[in-house]
Amino acid sequence: MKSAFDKIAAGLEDAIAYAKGDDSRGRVATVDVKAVREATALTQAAFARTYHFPIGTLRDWEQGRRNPDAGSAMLLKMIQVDPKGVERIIAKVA
Amino acid sequence: MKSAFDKIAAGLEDAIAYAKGDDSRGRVATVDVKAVREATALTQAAFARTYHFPIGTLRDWEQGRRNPDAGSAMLLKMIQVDPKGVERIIAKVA
DNA sequence: TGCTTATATACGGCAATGCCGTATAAGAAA
DNA sequence: TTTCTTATACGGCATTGCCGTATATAAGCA
Repeated sequence: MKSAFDKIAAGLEDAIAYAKGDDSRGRVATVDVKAVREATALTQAAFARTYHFPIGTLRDWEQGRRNPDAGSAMLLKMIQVDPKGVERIIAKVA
Repeated sequence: MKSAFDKIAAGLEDAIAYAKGDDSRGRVATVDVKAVREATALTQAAFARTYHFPIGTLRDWEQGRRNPDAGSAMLLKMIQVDPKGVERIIAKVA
């Protein structure tokens, strides 16, 4: 398991990676998907199941290979600020 | 303005159009975006602003030219079952 | 009846993503 | 060291995201 220090270090590295991201053109700010998920303390598989994201797509996002589109980005941000609230609404959907 | 009858007829046509949709292969069931929006009684522009969808993308979805990906589809379904609840969470995000 | 405004439909088009599958790494526990 | 579990890395093709703009459709008004 990682030490608290290692986790913080990893978090900083993620942040720096994002800061270095392109963004030089028309695209809007993206979302730190990994950070959102880790805040929920769920594994990728569990997070994917909980919020109905395809796991392969979630992987791409976390690894920075792809960026979520506006709709998915919005949902991710919603999970970030109110994970339980989102879960409650999803329960009504499913 | 459309009569109530015309609206229902249009709705049925939409539903039939969706029923005829491909779906013959691996893709999952899609969302009737137009129906979701009309249930909120918002114009495309207003709906896009409210839920932060790019208007061009919303158009594509309603016209059946494109299908929302899993994340956007989930958010749309959430709006369908609890538009105000979604708005409340988005308020915390923005 | 004709003009104007608001709203929605239709597409062209390219960069970029969605999503699947699988091979490889890394940490934890046995 | 072997085994599980979780996550990283990519190949790859069909499909979408998102922008822009031209056209159609009511409505409302002069």
